[in-house]
Amino acid sequence: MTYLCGIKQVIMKLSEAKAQFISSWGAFGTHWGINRTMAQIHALLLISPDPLTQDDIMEQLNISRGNVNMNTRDLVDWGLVDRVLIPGERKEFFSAEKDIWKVATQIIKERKKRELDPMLKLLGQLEKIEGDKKEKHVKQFVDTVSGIRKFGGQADKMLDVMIKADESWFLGSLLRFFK
Amino acid sequence: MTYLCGIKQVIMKLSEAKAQFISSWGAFGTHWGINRTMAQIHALLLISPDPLTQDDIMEQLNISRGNVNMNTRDLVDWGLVDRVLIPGERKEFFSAEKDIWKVATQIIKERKKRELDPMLKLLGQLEKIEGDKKEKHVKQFVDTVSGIRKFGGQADKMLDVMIKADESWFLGSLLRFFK
DNA sequence: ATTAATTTTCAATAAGTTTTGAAAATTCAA
DNA sequence: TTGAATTTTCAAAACTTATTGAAAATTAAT
Repeated sequence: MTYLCGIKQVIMKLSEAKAQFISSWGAFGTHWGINRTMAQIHALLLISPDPLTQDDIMEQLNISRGNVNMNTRDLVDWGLVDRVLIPGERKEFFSAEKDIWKVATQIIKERKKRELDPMLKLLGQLEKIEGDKKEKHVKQFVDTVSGIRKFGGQADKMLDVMIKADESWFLGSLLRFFK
Repeated sequence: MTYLCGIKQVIMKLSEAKAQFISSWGAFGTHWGINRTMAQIHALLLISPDPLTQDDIMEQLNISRGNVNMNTRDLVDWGLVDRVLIPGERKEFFSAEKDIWKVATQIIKERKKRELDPMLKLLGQLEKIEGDKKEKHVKQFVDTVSGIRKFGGQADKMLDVMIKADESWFLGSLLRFFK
């Protein structure tokens, strides 16, 4: 048994590992507000050396055309995937950014824009509430809101630095900072 | 009209601001894999100067007893809320940790334990896949997985430093680091 | 022990989200 | 142009997750 598994075992192992990776990445995504399929398509594209078509994705993940279409669009909107045109091919192809630092930066940038910035704006408004700051309900409200806003503001600054910095600068600083 | 709004306006403004904060915090939570109600209860407790009972929460958020019970339990499990006993009172009360740095640290600690650590463990296994590293599918798979693992490993280290550091140390360093 | 107050559980249901697939729209080669 | 290939849309269906509420369990005062 064991000595018969040369090439075949290698193939098996890769496809099992792929399946495992795609499935876990999908599950992981759901904990971060990303839908399972979008994360799975992203995972598939991340490990594919060449760009894939809608049909490739449909076939490999066993999902419908509409689903692929909708989720690839979202991935493109997030800046994680590019549509690529291959000369002589009619179909369009999809290719994921493979540099993990760029992927992380892009995700941070988008989530900051979509979630953190609006939240900070709202907190800034809520903090300006009128009322007697000695009254404990008012005081606790203002203290909580301003505490969150200050914390968020720090995070915001930190993320800006990270986004603006180029990869090697950031990696270098990070490593230096944390020894 | 306008000059009649002394005390009343203050109260209105606080209750509107509260409602706004609770609702936005709930919506924000859903983008981070936390359910809306759990985030809303957390928000309510964060701005309440005194501990609240199940009935207080039911009434203020208009949700059922079972729902309050289940979500307060989760908040306690996450270490974000404490059950407190008030002498002479039969009911149990809930109180949220108000220090935002501690809240953030606690959330990071839990998510790291529940999500990042298991993911890094899996990636470590997948990276050990057998196969010809010259074959492009194998190569891309290994490169991607190890790229993610390395990135995750950095994040993991960074978070450990953050978690272990006491608040003032961390705040100090962060402020110094980012000017 | 009994009883009333309170908390917990969990099956049923409601609400929300994702997926499908077929029809409509678009694209492009001939 | 025409029409075949391809992509996009979107209403309906499937699936997933959250919520209710009433019954069961627990707690503590008498």
